[in-house]
Amino acid sequence: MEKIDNLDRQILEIISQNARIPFKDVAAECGVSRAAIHQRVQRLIDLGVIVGSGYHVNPKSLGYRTCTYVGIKLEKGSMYKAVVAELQNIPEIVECHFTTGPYTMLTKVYACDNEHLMDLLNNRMQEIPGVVATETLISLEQSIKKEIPIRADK
Amino acid sequence: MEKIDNLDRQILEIISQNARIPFKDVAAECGVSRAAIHQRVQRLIDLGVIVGSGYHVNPKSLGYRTCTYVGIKLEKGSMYKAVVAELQNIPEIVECHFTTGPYTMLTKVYACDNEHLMDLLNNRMQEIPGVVATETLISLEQSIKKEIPIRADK
DNA sequence: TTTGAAATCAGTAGCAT
DNA sequence: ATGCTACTGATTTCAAA
Repeated sequence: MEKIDNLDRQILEIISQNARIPFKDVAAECGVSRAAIHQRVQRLIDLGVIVGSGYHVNPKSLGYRTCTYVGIKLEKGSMYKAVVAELQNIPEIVECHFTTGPYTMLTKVYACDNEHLMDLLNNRMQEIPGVVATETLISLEQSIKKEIPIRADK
Repeated sequence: MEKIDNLDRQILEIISQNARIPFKDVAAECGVSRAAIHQRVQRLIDLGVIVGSGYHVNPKSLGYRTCTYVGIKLEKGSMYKAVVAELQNIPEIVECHFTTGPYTMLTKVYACDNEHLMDLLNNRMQEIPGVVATETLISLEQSIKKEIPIRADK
């Protein structure tokens, strides 16, 4: 997109895996000065390539023992925006996509247990006007969880 | 799980959204000293509540214009581990879950364009022994992308 | 893009609650 | 057991080249 070179990619590769690494270490690994890293990172933020940072929290530690994907079918696709507005109010929904395929939309939902999940499905999601059906895909085991790959060439 | 109190939650709430915020600011917001934050964060790391950190990169900036979920049906559920091992080698696959519902497993895949996606599906994923069918749910728009909610009580 | 100085911040230890 | 103060060294920021 906007002239991202190999140094940028190398920096992204490192800091996307560890947000707290001192920039001088990044600099050493990349073979440039510390200031170069600062300037590049700032530029990547300004360009919108970097959209934030955060510590990763283990869901189980917070009592979220159930991770599920919920496919939602809508009466009409055009109701999508209104439904999303409602879904925004449910904190347990961490992702929502408008999708091709068997569902109108696909959401990712964390719940504490089956009872909590049941409550979210029956009393929250299925109550939203326009939602005609939901299908629940419970994740019994998450086997892969990576960051997006930083491509070597562009 | 292991005695996470409200101060812990307040800290997690802040640093899960911003890994680079100075701990002195976290301390100010929580109304405790910096050292307390250090101790708490270190403890949360030791307990496995915090599992890492990272900068968030905008997929589009790296040329990934297509985000998809791919449901995979296996000949036998018991082949799951072997299939996961193969999927590990495909960098574009960033998530993989063993699921209840219509598929044996659900994966999240980033691709540059439809041609790239086609290649991943036909030449990589469907070639894996045990995979009998795939169904592709292309995300036309991602409307919600949050961190996991930090529960107020627990 | 680099360097170096000034300002800010992190991490530690010992004390107090 | 947890938080606080104070200290030391590391890191970030910002100048000029």
